[in-house]
Amino acid sequence: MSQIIDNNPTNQAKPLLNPHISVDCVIFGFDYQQLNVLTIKRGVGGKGKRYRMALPGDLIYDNEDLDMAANRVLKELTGLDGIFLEQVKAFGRPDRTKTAVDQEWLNSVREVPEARVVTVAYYALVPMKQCKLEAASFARSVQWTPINEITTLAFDHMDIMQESIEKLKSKLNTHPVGFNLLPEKFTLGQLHKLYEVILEKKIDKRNFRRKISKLNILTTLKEKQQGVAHKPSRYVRFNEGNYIKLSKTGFDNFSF
Amino acid sequence: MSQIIDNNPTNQAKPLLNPHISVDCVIFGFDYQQLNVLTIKRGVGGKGKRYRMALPGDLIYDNEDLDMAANRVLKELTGLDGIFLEQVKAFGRPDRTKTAVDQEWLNSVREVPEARVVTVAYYALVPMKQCKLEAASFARSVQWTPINEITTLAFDHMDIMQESIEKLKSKLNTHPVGFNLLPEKFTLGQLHKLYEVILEKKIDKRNFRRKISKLNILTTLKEKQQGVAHKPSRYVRFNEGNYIKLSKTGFDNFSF
DNA sequence: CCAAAAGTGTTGAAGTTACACCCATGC
DNA sequence: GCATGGGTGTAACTTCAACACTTTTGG
Repeated sequence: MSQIIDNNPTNQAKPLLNPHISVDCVIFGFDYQQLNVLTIKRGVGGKGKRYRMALPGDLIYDNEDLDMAANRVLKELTGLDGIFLEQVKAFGRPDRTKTAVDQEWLNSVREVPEARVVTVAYYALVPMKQCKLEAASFARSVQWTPINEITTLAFDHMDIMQESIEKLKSKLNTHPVGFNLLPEKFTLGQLHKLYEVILEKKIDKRNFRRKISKLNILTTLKEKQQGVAHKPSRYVRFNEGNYIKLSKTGFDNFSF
Repeated sequence: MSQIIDNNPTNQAKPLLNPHISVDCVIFGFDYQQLNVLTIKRGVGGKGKRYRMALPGDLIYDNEDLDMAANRVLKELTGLDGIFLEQVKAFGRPDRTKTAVDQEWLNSVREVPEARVVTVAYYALVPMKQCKLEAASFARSVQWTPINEITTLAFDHMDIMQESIEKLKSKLNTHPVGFNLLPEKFTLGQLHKLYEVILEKKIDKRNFRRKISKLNILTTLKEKQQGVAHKPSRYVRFNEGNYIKLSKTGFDNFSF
């Protein structure tokens, strides 16, 4: 098709960054204790060595779908493919990148640092252990941070994180997506803890197990936990076949 | 790189259109029978007089928030302010405006018709009777169309409409927002019909009335229907105070 | 008198909540 | 042997779904 003349004037081979639209990713990870988010760090202020945290994100390429851009960011940082990823919404306050510190940072990163950028936020659920964190073009230092230790972030990233957390909560109450935060084998206790941490409330153990079991999306393995100072748990595995079947008929009144 | 220059306001007084980002509005109205959407019509193909329907929308101004832009579109078309309006999500397929017909249309409307545009979709709930439909800069002819008579729309507007309908359904199942589609005074029968139409299923009359009543957000008026060929209904009015109180504590397990 | 929607309770089924004890393991 | 989390059933309560008849009006 007639590719965008305006946007791709000279060099067909190399896709151009679109300086007006970015994606930002709220990448959630669970360490069996707390909910974490992948943050990037960047020094600002020359010698001052002050640091500022932000959500990972990047401008989109001009021939690139929004979902693809978010997946690209995710892949570059974690090395993972095929991850649970959902759009949250677009954030577009005209002044969202306009504080002095934010501008300073952008000056060192962007070709057109003063451009107005609308960002499209995504959240992702990744199995934390499987991530191979890597610096990327848009992020020198990457790290997991527990969500309740995050007090300030660059731009409007606090808003984005808050809304993503809300979205995750309501998603977890209607779809059993928690598995995406766990490794292939896990225990019901771990899943239970995950729900309590994300939903920020105690959930009765027996009721939790009953409700999850009834969904029929877990396969219990023979293998047991080893080296734990208590009765070892049987591992379970997520049963994708049943999950898919179930998502077609709906998860009914599944909520805690 | 015309974009960059485009964005640099040489003229501070007059806000500039941002040619890269638009908003599109799915404006729902209820005529007591069906769910309707505001559509705009535009001729394409010179003398051929073919028409093409689309959702109303516009490029955003460069100093304008996304929500403001959507409110502006809404106001220009319907004359209404303070309307229920929620973002659906951003749509950004690179080829979303690239079919021949769509390009032809854009040629007659946009200064940079070939630019890639990411659009942010909103849906709105308006009391249909109170709308004073007016042509706007971006829409010569405006009209209500029942949603099940809409088979094709320009660009990716069918996708946008579908997703908006889904969003409305799930919203209606968790928050009693249906009132926004009705005039100040209405009957429980009308509200009942509204739920059945939007959720596309029969709902038992007595159960419906019980559930709505229990929420305590309706005030029954003394006034009755007039000139109807059946037992006249008492009118009710939406009680905003109780609604606000209730939204703070949550609507619990409110769903049909 | 007929058609059409308004208005009104009860019952059985299903789902949700609350609760306490024994078990297997590491140290 | 003690601390730790694993694993299990039941009873009271709440919510939900299904169901039919009388009333008021216009024509």
